Amino acid sequence: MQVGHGGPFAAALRISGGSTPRTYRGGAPGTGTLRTSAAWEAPGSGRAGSGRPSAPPASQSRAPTCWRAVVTTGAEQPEPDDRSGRSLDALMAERRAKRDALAAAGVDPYPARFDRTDLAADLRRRFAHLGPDDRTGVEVAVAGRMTARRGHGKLVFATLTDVSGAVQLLVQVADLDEPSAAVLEACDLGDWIGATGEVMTSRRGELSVGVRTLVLLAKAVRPLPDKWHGLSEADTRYRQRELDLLANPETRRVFDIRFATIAAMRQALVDEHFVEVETPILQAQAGGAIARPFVTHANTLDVDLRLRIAPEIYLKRLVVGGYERVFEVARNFRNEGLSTRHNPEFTALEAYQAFGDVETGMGLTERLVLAAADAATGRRSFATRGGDVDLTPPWPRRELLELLEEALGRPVHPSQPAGDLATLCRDRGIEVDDAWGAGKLVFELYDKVLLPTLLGPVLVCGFPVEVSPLARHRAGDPTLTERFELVVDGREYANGYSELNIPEEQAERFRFEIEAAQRGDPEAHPADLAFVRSLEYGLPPTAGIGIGIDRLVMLLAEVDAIRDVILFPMLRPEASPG
RNA sequence: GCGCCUCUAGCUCAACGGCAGAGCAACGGACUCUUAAUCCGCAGGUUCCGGGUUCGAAUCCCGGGGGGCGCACCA
Repeated sequence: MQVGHGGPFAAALRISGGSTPRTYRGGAPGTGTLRTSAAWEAPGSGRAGSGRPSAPPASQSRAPTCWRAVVTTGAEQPEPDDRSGRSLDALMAERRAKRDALAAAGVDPYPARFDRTDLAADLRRRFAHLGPDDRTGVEVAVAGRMTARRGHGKLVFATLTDVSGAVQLLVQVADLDEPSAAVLEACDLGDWIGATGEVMTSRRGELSVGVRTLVLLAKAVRPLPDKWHGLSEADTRYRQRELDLLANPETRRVFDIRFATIAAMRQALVDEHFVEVETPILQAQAGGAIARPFVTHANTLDVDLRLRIAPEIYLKRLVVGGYERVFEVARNFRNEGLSTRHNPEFTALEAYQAFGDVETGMGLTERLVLAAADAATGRRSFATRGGDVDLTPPWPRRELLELLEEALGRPVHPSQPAGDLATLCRDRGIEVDDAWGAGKLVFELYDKVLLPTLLGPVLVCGFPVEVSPLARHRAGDPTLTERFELVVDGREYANGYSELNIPEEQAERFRFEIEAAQRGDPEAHPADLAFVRSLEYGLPPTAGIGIGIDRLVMLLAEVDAIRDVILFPMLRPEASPG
C-alpha cells in the first residue's frame, strides 16, 4: 500500500493548540479561580449524598477554569466509591488519580504544546541502517500514544504510536529526572506522551529513543480496547469511530485509502484545469437525480427546503456562467434505505467539461478512477464478490441494447410496444408498473437482468431517454441518449452523458416528468424552470460525469460495507452516551 | 418494512437449564534488552431491558431496545 505518511510531515510538525489562546468559560486561564467542586468531578467519585455516583456529571461539557483549581477542589476525588459493580468507574478513577497525583507533584498533566522533531516513520527511514546495540548521538523529540509497555524493573520498554507509525521508547529509570520518573509511573496505555532522547537501538536491534525526558500530554482517563484484539463490535466501531481508528489498524488503512482516493481525483481534475466549486446543499427543489429528499425549514424565509440529492443542476448553471470546467466533491442526501451499500448521506464527485461529449466523459472517468487506484493502493486488480476486477485501461465500451440482446436472446428497443416489454419483464420475474413506458422497461431489464452479471469494468452506453431526463438524445435515435454507466462487479460506479443543452427540449422533458408525476409516479424528476431559463442563455456542448466515491473506495479497499468507508455512518441516535 | 442472527468484566471471548470463567488491560510484587515480554499474587459482573416457565435461567419462552446480515427501495 502506498498511502505513505510522514513525507508531508517531515520536520517541525507541532501538536497542541499552539498559538491559539484557550478561553475557558467561567474564568480567565491561569488565574487560579476556584470553581466549586461541581466544576468537573469524576463520575463515580462518590459525591456525598448523591447515592448514584455513576451518574454523568451535568457539567461535563464545561471546561474547568484551570487545572489546578480542579485538583485542589478535587482532593477527595480519586476514591472509587464502594466498588460494588462499578469496575469501569474504578478503572477510570485510578487513571484520574494518577493524573491528579502528577498535578499535585507540580507536573502539568495538560501542557499546552509539545515541540516534536520527528515522526516514527521518519526515524525508521533515517536510521534503517543501524545494527543492534547502536548509538547515534542524535537527540530527537517524539510524541504519540503509548500503545504498549513492557517493564523490566529498572528498564522499561514502551511503544509510542504516532500518525506515521510506531517507535520504541527505551527508558532506563535511573536516567530520568524527577518529573519524568513521575510521568513514567503515572502513565497508562493510551495516554498521549512526548519523549526526548537519543536515537539508538536495543540489543535486539529494535530502533528506540533512549528516553531522557518524558512528559504526559493528555491522559486517557477511559481505558482503551485490548491492544491485541482491538475493537470488534460493529456498533461501537461505528458510533465511536475514533476508538475504532486508534484500536484497529485495518480501519486506519481503509480510511487512508478513502482520503488518498479523493485527494488523487481532486489533483487529477485540477491538473486538467477543472475548478473546484461549491453549490447549495439547501435547495428549494432537489433535482439532478431521482430520490426522496430530506426536508428542512429555513426560519428566516419561512420556507421548507430540501437537502440536495445531486449537485448536477447547479454545476451546469456554472458552465453557463463561463466556468468551462467545474467539479464538486458533493455530499448528497437521500431519504431512502439504509443498507450495506446505502448510507443516507454519501459522497459523489461530479465534473462538467465544456465542449466535450459522452466520449469525453468516459475518458475522464477512466483517468480519474485510475489516478485514485494508483495513488491510494498502487494496484489495479481488486477482489470483489464476483471475482477479481482489473482496472487497467482501456475499459470495454458496450452498447446497452447489444448487451441486453445477448443476455435475453432477442433484441429489445425502447421503440417497441410497452406491453411486449412488460411481458418480457414479468417473464423474468420483474415487477412492472402499468404506467411505465418502453424506455423504463428496457432500463429495468438492464438493471435487473444484465447489470448483476457484469463483472467489468465496462462502460455501458446508450440509455433510454425516458430514464435520462437531463441527457442529450442520440443523433439518429430519439429514444436513446448519449449516456454511459461504469459497471464493476454488478454495480453502477459512475454515470455520465452529453448534457442536454437545448432549452426547449429540456422543458419538454420536464413536462413529461410532470405528467409522470401526475400519473402518480413518485420517481418523476421535478421540473426546474430556473434551470431551463439558464439553458436559454446557452450551455455549450458539455460532458458531465458523476462518480460514487463511497463505492469506489469500497472497491479499492476491498470492503463489503459502505459503513466501513464512511467515518461516521448514520445510526440510530445513542440513547445515553457514556 | 419483513426474515434470520447477535448483545456476558474496560476490551476479546468461554460457559448454552445446575457455584459466571479465561486472556489482555487494571491493582500489589519480582525482573536492565523486551517487542502480544515473562513470573507470582489480587481484584473486577444489573450476563442489553422488562415479564414468564422452572426447585433453579446468561442459557428456554414472550415483549421491548441496540447492532449485524439477507430481501425490498436505491447510488
